[in-house]
Amino acid sequence: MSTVGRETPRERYRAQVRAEIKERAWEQIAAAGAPGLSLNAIAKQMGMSGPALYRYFAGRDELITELIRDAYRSLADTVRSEAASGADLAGLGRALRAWALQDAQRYFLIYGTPVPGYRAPDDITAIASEIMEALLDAAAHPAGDAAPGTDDGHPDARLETHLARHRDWAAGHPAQPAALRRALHFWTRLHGILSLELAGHFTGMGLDPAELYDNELRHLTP
Amino acid sequence: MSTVGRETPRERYRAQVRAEIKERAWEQIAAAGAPGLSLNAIAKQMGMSGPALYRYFAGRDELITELIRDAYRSLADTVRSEAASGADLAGLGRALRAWALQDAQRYFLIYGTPVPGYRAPDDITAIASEIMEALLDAAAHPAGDAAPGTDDGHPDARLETHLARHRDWAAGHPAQPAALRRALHFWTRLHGILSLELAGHFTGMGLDPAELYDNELRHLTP
DNA sequence: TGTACATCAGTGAACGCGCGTTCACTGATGTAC
DNA sequence: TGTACATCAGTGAACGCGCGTTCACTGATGTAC
Repeated sequence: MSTVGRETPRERYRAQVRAEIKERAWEQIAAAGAPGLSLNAIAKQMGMSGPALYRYFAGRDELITELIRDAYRSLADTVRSEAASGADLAGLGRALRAWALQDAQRYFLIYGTPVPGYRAPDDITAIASEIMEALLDAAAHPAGDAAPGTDDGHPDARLETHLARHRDWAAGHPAQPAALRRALHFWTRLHGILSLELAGHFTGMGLDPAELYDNELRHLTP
Repeated sequence: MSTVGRETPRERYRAQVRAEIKERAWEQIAAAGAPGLSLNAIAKQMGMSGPALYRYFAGRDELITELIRDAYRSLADTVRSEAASGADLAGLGRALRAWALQDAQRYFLIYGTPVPGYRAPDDITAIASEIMEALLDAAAHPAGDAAPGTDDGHPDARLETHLARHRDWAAGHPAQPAALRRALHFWTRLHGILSLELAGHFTGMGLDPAELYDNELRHLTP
């Protein structure tokens, strides 16, 4: 029976060191990308010997997985707290951008180039679903949508029909097809701009990514 | 004075070996991502010793840069030949998707997680401009656009004003603001979907990325 | 309060590995007379 | 057509490096009586 909340000094110390290891890891990732992360380098930076880190993490892979988990957790918390305070998609979008700009490599740890063999553990997939859910909440918020298939002329009609039939990913969320569409567009369109911006593809183009971003937000909240 | 086109057997052989090195490099990248690329491993795979590769490339960095250049070149050629044959944005979009699906890691070499220190040489930036130019050609193709700022109520008005004022990136291209907008939306929106799809973020969601993609294409060609 | 024991953080040496890269050399291919 | 020389692809040994990870050990911190 674990006495929750009652932390022994040793436990506190452990948690502290673990946290510092992760901090240094993030610094390294920011400096050289995820592939450049090295346990020995972290240890040296903290003034301890390499093997000491194995008291805190089973190995390099576990550390990286933990960082990915934290990144997802951080994004999910950001997006959920925004949705919980009644923000619409535009509000969520602004929160997302602020979060992404805080640390580009953290963003890319989630949405960047995938490592061919890697498969995220289930609990991380679950966090990804939390994010989707928060998006759906916000997308459904204005409510009063046109019923699916009614306005047959508009360009999204076909997509909404598709979404109405393939809504497994919405995990039972009672959103209207139009809300499903908005949530998806939020995700794909904002990611499109953000990832290009964070990777530096707009530099030297002389235009303002924020303007592009706001424009997409306007499209999502009519 | 170089006799262009007249290739000596030695030159032919050199070009052939260089090409095979790159092929093996692409295989390795497909298998383990760009960070896993190793000169020694390539050499071993080709049945030669490691140092032999230095006859063909100055080092690992030069090889990677060359691969990036080839990736850009390939994409630019794809997109230009499509534009040259009079395709509209939708046609370009389909060509882009086919190209991306051919080799996900090649796509990510251009649009994936950036390596913090890396700065692409100027000639690669120039190829990126070629791509943008082809996009603008196709975006301007239907012509007969509304004059900028006329239809003040539509959600893109503000963006088009911004683009009309910041069109350095269009490099003197005579496209209307609405065409600039379409070219940009093409780029950011399709990249959004493609990169998520190639990274596997749609797997398990039970929806068809192609449907999402087509929907965006429909938005771009009214 | 004091002693005996268990827990656990951290060390230092060591292992094996693969990496990029250099260097002096061999042997085959091409060139000039 | 034949010989002398230059070019150049590829080898094998070697260098130094940093990596992840293991292991037996030390010394400090906490626990039980």
